[in-house]
Amino acid sequence: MKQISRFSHFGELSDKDYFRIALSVDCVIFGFEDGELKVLVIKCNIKEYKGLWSLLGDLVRPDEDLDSASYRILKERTGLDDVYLEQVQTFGQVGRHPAGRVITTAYFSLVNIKDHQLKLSDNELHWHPVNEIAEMAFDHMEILKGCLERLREKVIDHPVVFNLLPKKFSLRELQSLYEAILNIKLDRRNFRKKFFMMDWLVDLEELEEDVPHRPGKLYKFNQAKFGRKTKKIS
Amino acid sequence: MKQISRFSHFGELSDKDYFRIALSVDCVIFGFEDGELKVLVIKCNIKEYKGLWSLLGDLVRPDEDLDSASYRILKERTGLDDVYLEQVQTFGQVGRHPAGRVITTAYFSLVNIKDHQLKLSDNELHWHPVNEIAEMAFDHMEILKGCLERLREKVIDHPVVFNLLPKKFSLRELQSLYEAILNIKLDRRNFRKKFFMMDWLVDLEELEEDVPHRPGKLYKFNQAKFGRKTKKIS
DNA sequence: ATTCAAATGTGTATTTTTAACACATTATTA
DNA sequence: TAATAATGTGTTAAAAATACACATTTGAAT
Repeated sequence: MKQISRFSHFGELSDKDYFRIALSVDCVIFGFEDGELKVLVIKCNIKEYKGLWSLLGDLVRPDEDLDSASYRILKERTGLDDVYLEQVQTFGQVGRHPAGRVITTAYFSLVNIKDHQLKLSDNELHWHPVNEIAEMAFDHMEILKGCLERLREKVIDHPVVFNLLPKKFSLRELQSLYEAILNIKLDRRNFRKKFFMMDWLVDLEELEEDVPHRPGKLYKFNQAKFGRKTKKIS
Repeated sequence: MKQISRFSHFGELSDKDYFRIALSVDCVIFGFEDGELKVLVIKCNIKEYKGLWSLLGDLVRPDEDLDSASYRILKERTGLDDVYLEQVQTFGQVGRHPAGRVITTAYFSLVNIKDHQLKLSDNELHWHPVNEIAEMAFDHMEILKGCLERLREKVIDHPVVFNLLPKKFSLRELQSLYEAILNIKLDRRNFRKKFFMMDWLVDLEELEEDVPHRPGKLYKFNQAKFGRKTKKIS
């Protein structure tokens, strides 16, 4: 690797030291199930945090973009390659990783849990209700909180929650999802009115099935009104 | 540095390769002068981008937090150590730096230009109107745009613009600042009403001096209403 | 078959927020 | 002294958000 001439403040440190920093990405993969917002976590296998949950992450390869690294992790872990992904924040506290200086860039992504039972055979991997996690390995609790906060801001005026739902869904499911994310109760009539106004939904003229009560109408996301919000892995 | 056991997907790459990534921070330092939003830039000295403006940045030291690195750059360049600083985004495209794999975390900060003529003797360093920059070195144009966008979102409901103004300012200066940031015209009466409502201002019972027209009242930011928004360098 | 329970579907009134808009006053400058 | 230019001030209209109740439909239980 060539010398980096742009930086003139090397001071007493040798060039080499500047490359003794590793970079990782961590994915906060959100899902929605049983009326709860969940996050995909894995049992931590390093001794300092044995048994605690951690996020899914990996080191960034030297020839790999940050975004590509997150897509790779998602693909490896969920089998999905058409997901919503957004960079949130980079965590670089000196002591954050016991193995050395590892700086991590956090992403959150939104997937439909039902789309991939497959890779979940790995029994160290599981969907955990976001509200029921109190402790995690590393600084992953802070990362999770940062991503959850970002998600909350995002859903208020961007049509991203549809990534968490199946293709067809009822208004009840949609409202319940918003309530789970924002952790508040919403007025059903105002909620419906608002969504019809915004024209984010397409009425499928179908009804729910197998529900233990009067079935509601099914809708899909009005994708045509927006450009594609998810990107394919390159 | 110990082996990093958390990451199991090293594949065909040796551990050493994972540390051939350098990390930098770049600061988008905003100021406000002559009714314009400006950014502190420096002439680029590497051959690929000779003569173009670039942001102020430096490599992160192995024993240095990301935030500390930005504070250090700010302190070195402006002499200020009590500034607003916010992390925005990390840019990690493989080819973004001609010297090798350098990933950079972008911060924006808000300073009062008048507070430091000092270090500006360096004539390669200068305040450039944000609206008049069309091209920059590296991917710095993209970084600038990202930070400007974040700033615009931020000022809408957070009291951060005061960091760009002197201690005492008139409502006209304040409005002109918002107009410069958001690139829109605002209604003077509604603007005043809104600020008095929000109780963000303290009337200093003083008048402007040396203005070529009827002097306006001076105000200061109602700091007591909020916690300190800036942090001291540690 | 009838009843009960539970969720769907629908509209209006109120409050709050935002936006539009004009004129008298004060200080400087010519 | 007159002209200029910016300050200072309230009201009205429109839009958005909130609060709120009842009839209907289906499945489940008796």
